[in-house]
Amino acid sequence: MSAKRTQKPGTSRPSQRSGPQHPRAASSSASLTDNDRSVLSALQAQDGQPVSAYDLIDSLRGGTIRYPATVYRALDRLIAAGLVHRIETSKAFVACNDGCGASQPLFAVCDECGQASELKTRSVPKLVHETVAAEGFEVTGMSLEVRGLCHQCRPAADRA
Amino acid sequence: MSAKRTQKPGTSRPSQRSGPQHPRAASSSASLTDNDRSVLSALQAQDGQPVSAYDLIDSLRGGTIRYPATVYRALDRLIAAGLVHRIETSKAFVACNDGCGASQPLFAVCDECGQASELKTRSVPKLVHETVAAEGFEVTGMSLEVRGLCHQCRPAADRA
DNA sequence: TCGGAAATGTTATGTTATAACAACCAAGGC
DNA sequence: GCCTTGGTTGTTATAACATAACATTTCCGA
Repeated sequence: MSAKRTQKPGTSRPSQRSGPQHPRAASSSASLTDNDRSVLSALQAQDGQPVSAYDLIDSLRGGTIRYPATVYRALDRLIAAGLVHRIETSKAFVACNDGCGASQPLFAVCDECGQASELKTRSVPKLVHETVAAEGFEVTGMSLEVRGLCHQCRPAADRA
Repeated sequence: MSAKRTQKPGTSRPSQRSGPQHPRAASSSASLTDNDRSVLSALQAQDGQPVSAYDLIDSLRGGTIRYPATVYRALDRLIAAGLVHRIETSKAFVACNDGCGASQPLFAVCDECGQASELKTRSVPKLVHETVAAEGFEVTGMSLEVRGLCHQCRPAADRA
């Protein structure tokens, strides 16, 4: 396997700092690596359908990503940059689909089609924040996910 | 390893069958099995500290639970009955601490001590429900989790 | 030019969860 | 009584998800 070494890791350079494109995410998104961009592209192509880390590896074979660690490292950075979210209840990942100005997303995940819709709401995270703050809890992050049937799948399910 | 088969599952009996257990009563806790009760007790003893399925197995060895499938089956029923919740962001389980007939729980999980506090709020799940309903989404369940520092751990973290 | 921080390649392993199937056991109908 | 039926369990095996560890490479600043 190490024969492939000729491919030279340096190909994936720490970025061509292309300027800030993500107001809310402190720093970071300027410094994406090639691997990061590969993973992000693959996720964006899925358009709201969460993809597992191992499916990402499969779909990126032939590129520079061949190991779990590689894709997980990229995902870690993308998540830190606010460009990707992890859907906990699906154990999978989606690209952020709004500018993610609402830094705490609320996802509606369809049990039928798997689609994860990122809802634009400021009031939900705000209320959550207030609720836990009242208990003396200091927030560093949230995972807000709803499972159910999306408006596409609901009619089909109702007929059944 | 099918030689072990001669040992017949019955030898390690469903435990000292503690009496007749209705197959399934209308609601929750009437239809718990011995395994369910073992798991529930172990979780309750942790008092808000989430426990992984495998830690449960470890702590219940010597009892009737020796395999992943056994504990996961018990957890499935307990969760369905609303007696246990899974903390997605911790990949672990806690006993419900609020009677929980009521609503969808909101958990505040401390990054420092791991404690998962189930907050009593009706307004948060209500707002979440309204928000997704406005998109035509039909809710079957929610996972609402906040990560951060609890009021116990916050002072310590501030000093550091 | 040196040295350190960061990204990667790679192997190995750890952790979480489920599939599959045989055996068991209560309950109900005959 | 004797089946059938359905749910629980025991048990093995494996799938799916995630990270540890370490050597190597690259970039960049002192």
